[in-house]
Amino acid sequence: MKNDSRILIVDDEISIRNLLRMNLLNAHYEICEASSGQDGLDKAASFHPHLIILDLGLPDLEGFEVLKKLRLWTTVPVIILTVSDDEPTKVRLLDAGADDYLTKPFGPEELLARVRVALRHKGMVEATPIFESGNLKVDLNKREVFVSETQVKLTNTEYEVLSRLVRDHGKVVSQAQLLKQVWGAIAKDQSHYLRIYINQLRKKIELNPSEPTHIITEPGVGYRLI
Amino acid sequence: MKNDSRILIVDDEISIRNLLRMNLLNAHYEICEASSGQDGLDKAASFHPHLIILDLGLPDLEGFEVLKKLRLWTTVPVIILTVSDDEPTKVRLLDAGADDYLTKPFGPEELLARVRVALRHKGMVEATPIFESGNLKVDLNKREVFVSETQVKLTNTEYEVLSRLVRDHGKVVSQAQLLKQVWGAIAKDQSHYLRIYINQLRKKIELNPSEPTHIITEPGVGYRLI
DNA sequence: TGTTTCTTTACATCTTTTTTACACTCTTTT
DNA sequence: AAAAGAGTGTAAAAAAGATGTAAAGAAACA
Repeated sequence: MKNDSRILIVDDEISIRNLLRMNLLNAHYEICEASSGQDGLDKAASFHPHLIILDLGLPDLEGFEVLKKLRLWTTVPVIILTVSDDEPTKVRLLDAGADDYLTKPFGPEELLARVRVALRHKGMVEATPIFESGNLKVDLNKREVFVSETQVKLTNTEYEVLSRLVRDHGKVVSQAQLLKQVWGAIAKDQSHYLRIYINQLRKKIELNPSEPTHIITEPGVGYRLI
Repeated sequence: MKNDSRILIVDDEISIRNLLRMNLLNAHYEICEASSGQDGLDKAASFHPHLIILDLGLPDLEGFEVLKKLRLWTTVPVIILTVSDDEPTKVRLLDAGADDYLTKPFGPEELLARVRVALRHKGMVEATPIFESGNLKVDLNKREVFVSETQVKLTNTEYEVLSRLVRDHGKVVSQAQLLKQVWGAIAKDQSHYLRIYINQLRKKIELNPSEPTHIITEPGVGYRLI
């Protein structure tokens, strides 16, 4: 049995990380770990987790700040871990976009159950990991792209851009979102990267790159995959 | 302020129902109550709630059974209330489709926060903020505008103006408000911008731009979307 | 070393926004 | 009732800005 959900653990205490890792690996999740807030933010961008488990007691950034920064560009489910059972804190975090809140000590079975609930929610919006429209097919699991049954080879960056569009197909994805997700927080105002890669993608997946039917630009906003 | 989410409370204890009702009504939710499991199932079908708060200690049916029967036909979020903090029970219920689990006694603020989280999840899958009136349809999530089923392409500024009107549809939005929201605080007295963009919008979304039926001018005040 | 990919640079092209100009419709004033 | 003025509608230009494209240099990889 394989479970292809990726989970990011953000916690500075090694003992807790060990406990979480053991339980989650045992349940066949793919794990990535970060030991500080900044590290968590970076890994969230590079690892593309389906769920984040975030401990509040971090050394550099407040867990609350990490959550706020995450919510600027992603809606990935976040489960908060904490020792404090303080109600105002809970409310603040839940309203800031957290999906669940667990007070230590917690039973591992309950954690796993709440992980399943969070992933179930995500499943509702994500549905199928295969996107198909016209002659274009993108398999996010296998990392494969086809145009009219013929496989197309994409570079890493090209694929990152495309997969970001696929994940929100139909909707406009803003330039800021794309840049942040693919090149990281540094490249906020370097939209020319984007133009170049959108251009290369179009050359590879559009029948007529100058009259795109899949990757539509929304001037002043971003791009949209249809 | 109005909050149009409907919440069904299923609980046999009147005191708890009173407490929940008070807090939820105060937060402007629409409430429906059931005092037994069977009653709850019936009301869930007739009332079409956006969220169900289900107490486990029911006289006729086990709360667990109610949840299982609900899940046969609906995915409406369910928050479980209980006195028992028993982990296996939690896991069983969460895996049976419950979305959250609160142990009594709980703070009212936390309950409300978890209600908001559950409704937020629901918002992800459906209930997208779509404005529809006559032949005009505006999807604020996808940033799409349709006139008689045909998609209309709007520039960024045009869309900003329209979405501002949509958000307060029915009401008059003053020129000052529109200018401030779209062009920023600088452009307070440059109402000609507005006239030009209202004009362009009408050309795009009105059947007869000179006799607008959607974007109505309120002379001396501002504009109104109907 | 050769190949691939990523980044940088440069410029052409297109769209959108702003500016400018004028016509229209009311209401108020004479 | 005609004239004036304020607010509004419309059409076109000029200006600004965003996007598309090609190609060369730098970095990574084998």
